[in-house]
Amino acid sequence: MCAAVDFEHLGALEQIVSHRRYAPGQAIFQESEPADYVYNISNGDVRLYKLLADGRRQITGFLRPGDFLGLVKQNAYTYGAEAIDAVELCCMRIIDLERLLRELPAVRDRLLDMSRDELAAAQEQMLLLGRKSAREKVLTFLLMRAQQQDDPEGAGSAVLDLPMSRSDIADYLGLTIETVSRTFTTLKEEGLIDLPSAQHVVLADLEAVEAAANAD
Amino acid sequence: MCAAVDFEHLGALEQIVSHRRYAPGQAIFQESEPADYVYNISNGDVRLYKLLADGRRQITGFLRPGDFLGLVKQNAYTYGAEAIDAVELCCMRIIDLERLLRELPAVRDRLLDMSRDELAAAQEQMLLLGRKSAREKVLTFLLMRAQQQDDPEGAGSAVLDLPMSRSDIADYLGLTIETVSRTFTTLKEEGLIDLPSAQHVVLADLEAVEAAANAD
DNA sequence: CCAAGACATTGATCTGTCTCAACCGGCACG
DNA sequence: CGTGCCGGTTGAGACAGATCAATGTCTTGG
Repeated sequence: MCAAVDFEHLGALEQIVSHRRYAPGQAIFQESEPADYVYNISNGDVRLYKLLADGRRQITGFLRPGDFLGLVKQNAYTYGAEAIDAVELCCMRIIDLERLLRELPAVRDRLLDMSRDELAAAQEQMLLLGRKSAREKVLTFLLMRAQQQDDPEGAGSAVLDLPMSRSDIADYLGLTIETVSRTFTTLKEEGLIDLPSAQHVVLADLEAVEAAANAD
Repeated sequence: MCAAVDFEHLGALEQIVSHRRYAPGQAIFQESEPADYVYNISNGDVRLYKLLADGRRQITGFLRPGDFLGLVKQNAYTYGAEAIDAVELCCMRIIDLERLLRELPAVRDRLLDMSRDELAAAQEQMLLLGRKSAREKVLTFLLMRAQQQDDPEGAGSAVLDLPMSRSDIADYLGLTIETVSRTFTTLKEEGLIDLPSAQHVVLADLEAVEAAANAD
């Protein structure tokens, strides 16, 4: 794996990367901890989050295989990271990464592009958090998932897997668990989605969901 | 100006940059418009924002002299930008910037660092939007401003200049104008701040404001 | 096979913020 | 020097979503 770093220089890479496994719920690193390593996800799902002093949590992103985490400018992580399910990472000392960057400028371009994508996603999420209703938040979330994880072939409908808990979804959307649950139920009653289990959502008519996400 | 790009290669720079002026409220570019130029602020304040179809607006950031805008991966801007007050920018074709980046790798490092900073700020803002109360949002906003624009010498107290309108502040914090205004009034009544005019805020006791921002 | 615990759903009520509306004060303009 | 306009403040009431509480469901382990 580690594919996202660079396809051509796997040899150089393997010298400096190692692999780690994490159990569901296990912390990968915490906010304000010294940042020695960067990680790339080989397998599993990860949540990034920030906390307030009294325990309120904001999840700033869900990561999937191929995504990077831990790349921060300062010498301390600016957010925490936890495994959602069973996770395998490959990791590398930041020092080694920086040496690699000096040798392989193409990798640096890749990182710059990736951080711009992340920034655009973060701005989209600010729009969601600041200005969308609970219903719009949930619908937007479902569509985002559909776009990422579905083979865009069949179109029309999508079956989603939600490895994260309702509590994670709530903390990602700036809502409470109860509101997320109620919104799911309402959408199901309206026929916009189906819920075969708590971790699975079926979007029967993607266009109808999109219309609902943008129009209300 | 254009100092943030690079101090040593001003000569090369001046070949490819030009300057523009904008009146208060004027659009610099709009979301989804083709992105030909990147800009660096020489003078004035700029707001970045995203819109929903029905006109709801989320301001994703306020920019000040020295800041960059318009650097996006795709060929279209992912947000809009408007002058808050009288603004002077220096701008450069993205194509020229990319050539410059190939010749001056140090500039690329600079850009990567800057986008990481922006990302950290965006995540902080997600925490604010998703999990803070109106009071906490306003206090956090005031402290942020104090950190940026004050000479960190005198400490203790700070006098802030707010060039943006209440409406801008509201759309930045995910609130309404009325709530922003009421919160300012309450903070004034409590003696935490003073409001000599709508555009000026005095934080008499910075530590007290910090305590209030984190503890409620 | 049953008990315990974690997670999700549902219900009843409360409240922070929004909405709608009036008012105020400064500035530009006739 | 009114008068209109725009931005800001203040007030009253409504409502989306939070909170508090109970119930349901699935999983794990004895």
